[in-house]
Amino acid sequence: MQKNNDDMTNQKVRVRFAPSPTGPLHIGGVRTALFNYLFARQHGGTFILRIEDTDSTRFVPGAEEYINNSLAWLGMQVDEGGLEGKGEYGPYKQSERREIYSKYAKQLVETGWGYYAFDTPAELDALRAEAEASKKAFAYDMHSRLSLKNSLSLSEEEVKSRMESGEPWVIRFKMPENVEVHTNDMVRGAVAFNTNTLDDKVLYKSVDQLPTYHLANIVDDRLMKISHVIRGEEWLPSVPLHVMLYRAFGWEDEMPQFAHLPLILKPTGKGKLSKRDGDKGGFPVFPLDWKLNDGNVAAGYRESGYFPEALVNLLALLGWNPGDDRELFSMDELIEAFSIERVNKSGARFDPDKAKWFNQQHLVRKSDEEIATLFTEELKEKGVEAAPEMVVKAVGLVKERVNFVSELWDQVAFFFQAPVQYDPKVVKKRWKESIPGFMTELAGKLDAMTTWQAEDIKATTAALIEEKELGFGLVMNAFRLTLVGGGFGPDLMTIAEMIGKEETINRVRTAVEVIGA
RNA sequence: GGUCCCUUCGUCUAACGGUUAGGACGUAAGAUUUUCAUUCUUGAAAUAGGGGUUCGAUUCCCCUAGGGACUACCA
Repeated sequence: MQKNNDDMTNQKVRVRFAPSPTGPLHIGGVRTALFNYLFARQHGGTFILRIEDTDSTRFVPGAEEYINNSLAWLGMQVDEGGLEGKGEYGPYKQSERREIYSKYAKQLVETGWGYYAFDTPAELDALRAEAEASKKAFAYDMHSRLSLKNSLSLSEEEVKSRMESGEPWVIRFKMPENVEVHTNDMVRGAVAFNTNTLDDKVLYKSVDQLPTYHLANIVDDRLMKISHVIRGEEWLPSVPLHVMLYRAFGWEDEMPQFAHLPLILKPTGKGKLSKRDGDKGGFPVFPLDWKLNDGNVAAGYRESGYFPEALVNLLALLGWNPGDDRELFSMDELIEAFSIERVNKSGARFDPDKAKWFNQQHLVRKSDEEIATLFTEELKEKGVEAAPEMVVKAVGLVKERVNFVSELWDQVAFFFQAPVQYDPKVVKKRWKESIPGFMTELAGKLDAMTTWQAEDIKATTAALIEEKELGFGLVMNAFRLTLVGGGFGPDLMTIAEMIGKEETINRVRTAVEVIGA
């Protein structure tokens, strides 16, 4: 009884993330990796990275490194596979497993589940075009295969001679007729297909001696003892083929469990998020920057200022929720809270605004020291010298008002350098007639102070305001303008205290000079 | 076109068949503040439509509509 539960708890969990190195991974792929990772960690299982490079024509240099770097940046440690290829079920790169696939592909032909086909791509294209012209769809399937060039329709001698002459061939799967395929998807429940609507997929091609995705996928999942296949919904239509393949090999009883994740959709418009959506929407779709051939760079989350934990957090909540109101999670908390049963079925539209909010939340939760360390690097780039304590304190005062570390400078620049200009709007609004004279006098009063605490500065300022019978708000805003250069920032008296007496007085006098009457 | 999947505020989502349908992002208003921001309070905002089943459907079933994925010698 409860076979499934036993499978879940007793069977060793081994999951794989199996991207194709055809370019940078996008966040849909990253989320698939994340869900696999969370599932593996939660069950004390193994997280495997397998590179599916069975299409020799689509190989992109650097893509594999990119995948590795992305996972590393996000904090997903690969247990088997990856660049080092560690693990006992290797190689973990499909292009290095040629002989294995060849053997299994031929086995399928021998057992009658597959056949050799000689139709050229050009011929098939022509058939498709022809069918389209008469508003039909061409399929290489149980209805058409006997009229095409393959080992089912051709004589044994002909097949032999074609192969011996070096003519390229492929092995196709011989999809059986009228078989009901039932699967029980972990996120979708029961899903059924009939093989009558399926075609004879190419499984292996002689030209590059490589399998196509379907064969490689089944063979490797079997050989690598994969327990659960967690992948995007775009693979759902392939499930019946895959099930039949397991059946053909006699592995169906130990077939992995499937879980098809909902797609991540474009923020606006229709369809699933694609690699080009980032440029239009002004948000990254890649974890890391990726250099394009034309010299441009596709923006990455890292370079755009996102924390890896923020990306992980927001991706986890796209298609999954903990069942309560919690939204902020660390990776460890996600591992604890995650469950595949709570993964949604419907696609989730990506929301760039909420992405920023996640980053802001994680930023606020970091210590002032940690943010200061990150910010100090930026200060160095700007050539700004600043006392470490000053940076920590300044950052602590403003961190709640930014989404990214990169936005910090605009909020704290005045702590480190005098205003280079005064916001005209604020000047117009706050720099009234009575101000220049008052400020000059205030500078004198401040100069005469023997202490320099915020409260003392405030007392001195307030006393003069009272004496001159001016408005507190009026003066404070003008005072702020002299120190900050604009109408923003944290408590003014704290700013004055932090930049010091001499600097404060200088800024007041400079402002009077520059802005004048 | 065919196959399959999906459908709760604009968006992400919650809700043993019984709730004034909740939260978050965004948005609007107000309060506070020496400014901006923060913060706080409040508001607007959803069960696609139609049939069933049921004492009672957001929830279960069917149909319709809409959306999506797939339909390569790509993954």
